[in-house]
Amino acid sequence: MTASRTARERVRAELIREITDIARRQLATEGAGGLSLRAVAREMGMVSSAIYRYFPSRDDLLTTLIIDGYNAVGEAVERAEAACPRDDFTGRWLTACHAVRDWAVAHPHEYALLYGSPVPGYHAPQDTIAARIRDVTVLGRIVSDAWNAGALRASAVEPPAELEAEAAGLREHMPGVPDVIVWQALTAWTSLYGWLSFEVFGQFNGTLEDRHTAFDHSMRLMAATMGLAQ
Amino acid sequence: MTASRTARERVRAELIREITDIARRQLATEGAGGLSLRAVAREMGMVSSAIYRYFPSRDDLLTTLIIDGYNAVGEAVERAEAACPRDDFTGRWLTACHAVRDWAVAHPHEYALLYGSPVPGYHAPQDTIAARIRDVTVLGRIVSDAWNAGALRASAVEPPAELEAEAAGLREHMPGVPDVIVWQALTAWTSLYGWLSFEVFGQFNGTLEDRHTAFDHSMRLMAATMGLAQ
DNA sequence: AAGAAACGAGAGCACCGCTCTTGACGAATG
DNA sequence: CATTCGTCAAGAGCGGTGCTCTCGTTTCTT
Repeated sequence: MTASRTARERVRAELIREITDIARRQLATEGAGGLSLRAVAREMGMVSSAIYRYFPSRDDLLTTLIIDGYNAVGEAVERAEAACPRDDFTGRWLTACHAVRDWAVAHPHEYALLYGSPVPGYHAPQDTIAARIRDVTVLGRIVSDAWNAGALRASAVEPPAELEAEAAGLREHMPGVPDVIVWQALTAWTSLYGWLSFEVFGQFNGTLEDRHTAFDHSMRLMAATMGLAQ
Repeated sequence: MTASRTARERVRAELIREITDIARRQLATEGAGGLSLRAVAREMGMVSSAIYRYFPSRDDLLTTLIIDGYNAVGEAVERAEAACPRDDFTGRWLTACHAVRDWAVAHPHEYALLYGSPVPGYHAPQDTIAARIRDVTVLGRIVSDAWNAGALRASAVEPPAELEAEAAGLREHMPGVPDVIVWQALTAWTSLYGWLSFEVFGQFNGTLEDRHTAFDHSMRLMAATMGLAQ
């Protein structure tokens, strides 16, 4: 219809962008708890109540930042993995893991917002879960491709029968893969984010120095757990 | 010296205990961010400033809760693991994992305080790291015992040479174990807490129902990764 | 041009952590 | 026994927060 929006709509979109930019910078320096609408307003030369014209509450601003964060990490892992030779499954897995880690280490507070303790009083709306699956989609396709190419070995540890119904939802991300592999992949997935949470949240402080190398080795071990030949 | 403290000291200790109890209950219901000194004081029928006679700041109260939390989870895993036959290493590993999970699921907010995003503005003092190692000590001893009994198999994935110096600090918890096993154990450790973080922080919501069974299977897979015969 | 919608500013509410002062109380000391 | 001294609860207050409401202005729509 109207390709050029009205002037008011343009300045409104611009202001929303500026608010989120400032909020993201505050989030990066202060953390989620230090994100204050009044501080954003102060930095914009506005009065605090004016912010509520654009974001009805602090939670809505947080939701926007969360969605942006999921998209950022998803895009990072998508781009990194796309540059790999398609038949080098271990390489694709390791590249994807390192892409997630690089992003997490570079944006610790945003990582905490996405994968850390839920912000008190905040409950994630449905919008966030749609953006959240970009990285797991990439990881799932690696598993799926590897299985279809015959590059995956099933572990000797068989999943119990009770889990048969449970695997269905997870298999959406890795079509055509048997249950055994689904659980191996899920375990690798949790291990990846377990490492990142430990590293980003400081649990390795004082005990582990060369985290890049150790992470690489750990993810190679998880590739083996997943069933990828070494 | 004086076995029976003065009356003043006794009532002071009692008040400190009451404050931490109320704070822990608030933590359990509201989360770390919802923990308020004023609310604790209100519940005690005190004025807020009086609390500062016993805890110089909100952070000091948090520190007490964190140390208590580490001790609680450490004691839970110690007790559960001690009841296992000493030569059933897979059983000891699984029991310890389930003990950590049971505690985490029962105390999600305390788990978040210990292993989730760091509380904004709070920096953990040295006191907390001493209490933190109780669970990893138990897990390390399982690995150590299993290795010394010849029950651990080294993975085909060799750690790179750069990690040689790094293994020293980690080996303190599992004496006599070669580097390959140290890294396998570290990977299993991160996988355990990665799962718990996903579960407690709600990342499994909607996709995984029978988490107990799935967790059990995942930790069996990690036992294999660690080198334990299935 | 007139009405409707959106907007910025300001005051205000209830809450927070934290500080400072004041007056009451109890215990050790002279 | 009387006094000094440390501990205590209470209150007022500071600067901060998210959020609401009102008011006068600006901008878009009809």
